[in-house]
Amino acid sequence: MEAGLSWTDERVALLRRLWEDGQSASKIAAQLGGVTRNAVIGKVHRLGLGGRVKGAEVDAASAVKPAEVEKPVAAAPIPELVVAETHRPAPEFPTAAVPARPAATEAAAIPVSQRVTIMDLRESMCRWPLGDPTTPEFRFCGARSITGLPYCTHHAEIAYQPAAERKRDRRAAGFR
DNA sequence: CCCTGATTCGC
DNA sequence: GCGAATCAGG
Repeated sequence: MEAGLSWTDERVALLRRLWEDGQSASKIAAQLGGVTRNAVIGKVHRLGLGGRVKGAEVDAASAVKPAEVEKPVAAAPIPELVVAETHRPAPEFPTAAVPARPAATEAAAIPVSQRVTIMDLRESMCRWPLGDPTTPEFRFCGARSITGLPYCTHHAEIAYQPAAERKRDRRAAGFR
Protein backbone atom coordinates (compact mmCIF):
# COMPACT_ATOMS: atom_id res chain seq x y z
CA MET A 1 0.00 0.00 0.00
CA GLU A 2 2.13 2.82 -1.12
CA ALA A 3 -0.44 4.43 -3.30
CA GLY A 4 -1.05 7.63 -1.41
CA LEU A 5 2.39 9.00 -2.06
CA SER A 6 2.46 12.39 -3.65
CA TRP A 7 3.67 15.86 -2.81
CA THR A 8 2.31 16.07 0.67
CA ASP A 9 3.28 18.95 2.91
CA GLU A 10 5.81 16.76 4.61
CA ARG A 11 7.41 15.57 1.44
CA VAL A 12 7.57 19.08 0.09
CA ALA A 13 9.09 20.31 3.31
CA LEU A 14 11.72 17.62 3.16
CA LEU A 15 12.35 18.40 -0.47
CA ARG A 16 12.88 22.06 0.33
CA ARG A 17 15.21 21.30 3.17
CA LEU A 18 17.36 18.90 1.26
CA TRP A 19 17.45 21.07 -1.84
CA GLU A 20 18.44 24.13 0.09
CA ASP A 21 21.00 22.01 1.82
CA GLY A 22 22.65 21.49 -1.50
CA GLN A 23 21.64 17.88 -1.99
CA SER A 24 21.39 16.84 -5.61
CA ALA A 25 18.05 16.03 -7.17
CA SER A 26 18.88 12.37 -7.46
CA LYS A 27 19.86 12.11 -3.83
CA ILE A 28 16.68 13.80 -2.80
CA ALA A 29 14.64 11.55 -5.01
CA ALA A 30 16.26 8.54 -3.40
CA GLN A 31 15.38 9.74 0.06
CA LEU A 32 11.85 10.64 -0.78
CA GLY A 33 11.31 7.39 -2.55
CA GLY A 34 8.80 6.74 -5.26
CA VAL A 35 9.97 9.61 -7.39
CA THR A 36 12.64 10.18 -9.97
CA ARG A 37 15.09 13.00 -10.02
CA ASN A 38 13.10 14.52 -12.83
CA ALA A 39 10.08 14.67 -10.60
CA VAL A 40 12.14 16.35 -7.94
CA ILE A 41 13.55 18.92 -10.32
CA GLY A 42 10.17 19.57 -11.78
CA LYS A 43 8.73 20.15 -8.35
CA VAL A 44 11.60 22.35 -7.33
CA HIS A 45 10.92 24.62 -10.25
CA ARG A 46 7.22 24.70 -9.64
CA LEU A 47 7.91 25.69 -6.07
CA GLY A 48 9.92 28.61 -7.30
CA LEU A 49 13.12 27.19 -5.96
CA GLY A 50 15.91 26.23 -8.25
CA GLY A 51 17.44 29.62 -7.83
CA ARG A 52 20.59 27.95 -6.85
CA VAL A 53 23.31 29.74 -8.73
CA LYS A 54 26.49 27.80 -8.61
CA GLY A 55 29.26 28.60 -10.99
CA ALA A 56 26.75 29.79 -13.58
CA GLU A 57 27.85 26.93 -15.75
CA VAL A 58 25.05 26.05 -18.08
CA ASP A 59 24.17 28.83 -20.46
CA ALA A 60 26.20 31.56 -18.86
CA ALA A 61 27.85 32.15 -22.17
CA SER A 62 24.66 33.06 -23.93
CA ALA A 63 22.99 34.64 -20.96
CA VAL A 64 23.66 37.56 -18.70
CA LYS A 65 26.51 37.02 -16.35
CA PRO A 66 25.55 37.59 -12.72
CA ALA A 67 27.53 40.29 -11.01
CA GLU A 68 27.55 38.44 -7.75
CA VAL A 69 28.08 34.78 -7.36
CA GLU A 70 26.45 33.29 -4.34
CA LYS A 71 28.05 30.35 -2.72
CA PRO A 72 26.00 27.44 -1.40
CA VAL A 73 26.95 28.71 2.05
CA ALA A 74 26.30 25.37 3.63
CA ALA A 75 29.65 23.68 3.59
CA ALA A 76 28.29 20.45 4.97
CA PRO A 77 25.96 21.11 7.87
CA ILE A 78 24.00 18.01 7.21
CA PRO A 79 26.04 15.07 6.06
CA GLU A 80 23.80 12.80 4.09
CA LEU A 81 20.66 12.45 6.04
CA VAL A 82 19.69 9.05 7.11
CA VAL A 83 17.05 6.91 5.51
CA ALA A 84 19.40 4.70 3.61
CA GLU A 85 21.23 3.99 6.82
CA THR A 86 18.11 3.05 8.66
CA HIS A 87 17.98 0.01 6.49
CA ARG A 88 21.65 -0.75 6.49
CA PRO A 89 23.18 -1.52 9.86
CA ALA A 90 19.80 -2.53 11.10
CA PRO A 91 20.26 -5.57 13.27
CA GLU A 92 16.59 -6.13 13.59
CA PHE A 93 13.92 -3.75 12.51
CA PRO A 94 11.95 -2.55 15.51
CA THR A 95 8.57 -2.03 13.98
CA ALA A 96 5.37 -2.31 15.89
CA ALA A 97 6.47 -5.74 16.86
CA VAL A 98 9.41 -5.10 19.11
CA PRO A 99 11.48 -7.95 20.39
CA ALA A 100 10.12 -9.43 23.53
CA ARG A 101 12.10 -7.78 26.25
CA PRO A 102 11.36 -6.96 29.84
CA ALA A 103 8.91 -4.09 29.68
CA ALA A 104 10.53 -2.45 32.65
CA THR A 105 13.89 -2.26 30.95
CA GLU A 106 12.41 -0.87 27.75
CA ALA A 107 10.32 1.75 29.44
CA ALA A 108 13.16 2.92 31.58
CA ALA A 109 15.74 3.06 28.85
CA ILE A 110 13.91 4.36 25.79
CA PRO A 111 13.59 8.12 25.69
CA VAL A 112 10.30 7.94 23.88
CA SER A 113 9.44 11.54 24.56
CA GLN A 114 11.97 12.95 22.16
CA ARG A 115 11.06 11.06 19.02
CA VAL A 116 11.63 13.12 15.90
CA THR A 117 10.78 13.07 12.24
CA ILE A 118 13.47 13.00 9.61
CA MET A 119 13.00 16.74 9.41
CA ASP A 120 14.35 17.34 12.85
CA LEU A 121 16.84 14.56 12.97
CA ARG A 122 20.35 15.88 13.37
CA GLU A 123 23.71 14.27 13.12
CA SER A 124 24.01 14.01 16.87
CA MET A 125 20.68 12.29 17.28
CA CYS A 126 19.84 8.62 17.52
CA ARG A 127 18.67 7.27 14.17
CA TRP A 128 16.92 4.26 15.56
CA PRO A 129 13.74 3.86 13.52
CA LEU A 130 10.44 3.72 15.33
CA GLY A 131 7.40 2.52 13.47
CA ASP A 132 6.70 1.87 9.83
CA PRO A 133 8.85 4.00 7.48
CA THR A 134 6.08 4.02 4.92
CA THR A 135 3.70 5.86 7.17
CA PRO A 136 3.63 9.51 8.25
CA GLU A 137 3.88 8.39 11.84
CA PHE A 138 7.38 7.15 11.28
CA ARG A 139 9.87 8.59 13.75
CA PHE A 140 13.41 8.25 14.91
CA CYS A 141 14.48 7.85 18.50
CA GLY A 142 16.14 11.24 18.50
CA ALA A 143 18.02 10.88 21.75
CA ARG A 144 21.59 12.08 21.97
CA SER A 145 23.62 9.58 20.01
CA ILE A 146 26.97 8.24 21.00
CA THR A 147 29.66 10.26 19.32
CA GLY A 148 30.67 8.37 16.24
CA LEU A 149 27.69 6.09 16.28
CA PRO A 150 24.23 6.55 14.81
CA TYR A 151 22.46 5.39 17.95
CA CYS A 152 21.97 6.40 21.53
CA THR A 153 23.44 4.19 24.22
CA HIS A 154 20.34 2.13 24.59
CA HIS A 155 19.82 1.43 20.92
CA ALA A 156 23.49 0.91 20.31
CA GLU A 157 23.33 -1.94 22.75
CA ILE A 158 20.54 -3.53 20.82
CA ALA A 159 22.13 -2.83 17.46
CA TYR A 160 25.56 -4.06 18.27
CA GLN A 161 25.55 -7.24 20.24
CA PRO A 162 29.11 -8.41 19.89
CA ALA A 163 31.24 -10.99 21.59
CA ALA A 164 29.43 -11.08 24.88
CA GLU A 165 26.46 -13.04 23.71
CA ARG A 166 28.39 -15.25 21.38
CA LYS A 167 30.73 -16.13 24.15
CA ARG A 168 27.82 -17.03 26.32
CA ASP A 169 26.29 -19.13 23.60
CA ARG A 170 29.46 -21.00 22.98
CA ARG A 171 29.71 -21.81 26.65
CA ALA A 172 26.10 -22.78 26.91
CA ALA A 173 26.56 -25.06 23.96
CA GLY A 174 29.30 -26.82 25.81
CA PHE A 175 31.85 -25.55 23.35
CA ARG A 176 35.20 -26.58 24.61
C1' DC B 1 30.01 6.97 -19.10
C1' DC B 2 28.97 8.87 -15.00
C1' DC B 3 26.83 12.86 -13.08
C1' DT B 4 24.35 17.64 -12.72
C1' DG B 5 20.14 20.88 -13.39
C1' DA B 6 16.78 23.00 -17.12
C1' DT B 7 13.11 22.80 -20.21
C1' DT B 8 9.39 21.04 -22.83
C1' DC B 9 5.06 19.15 -23.30
C1' DG B 10 1.49 15.39 -23.13
C1' DC B 11 -1.22 13.84 -19.65
C1' DG C 1 0.18 20.04 -11.22
C1' DC C 2 2.90 16.31 -12.54
C1' DG C 3 6.96 14.01 -14.42
C1' DA C 4 9.16 11.37 -18.57
C1' DA C 5 11.71 12.68 -22.24
C1' DT C 6 14.85 15.48 -23.73
C1' DC C 7 18.40 18.88 -23.76
C1' DA C 8 22.84 20.71 -22.39
C1' DG C 9 26.89 21.18 -19.49
C1' DG C 10 30.59 18.99 -16.36
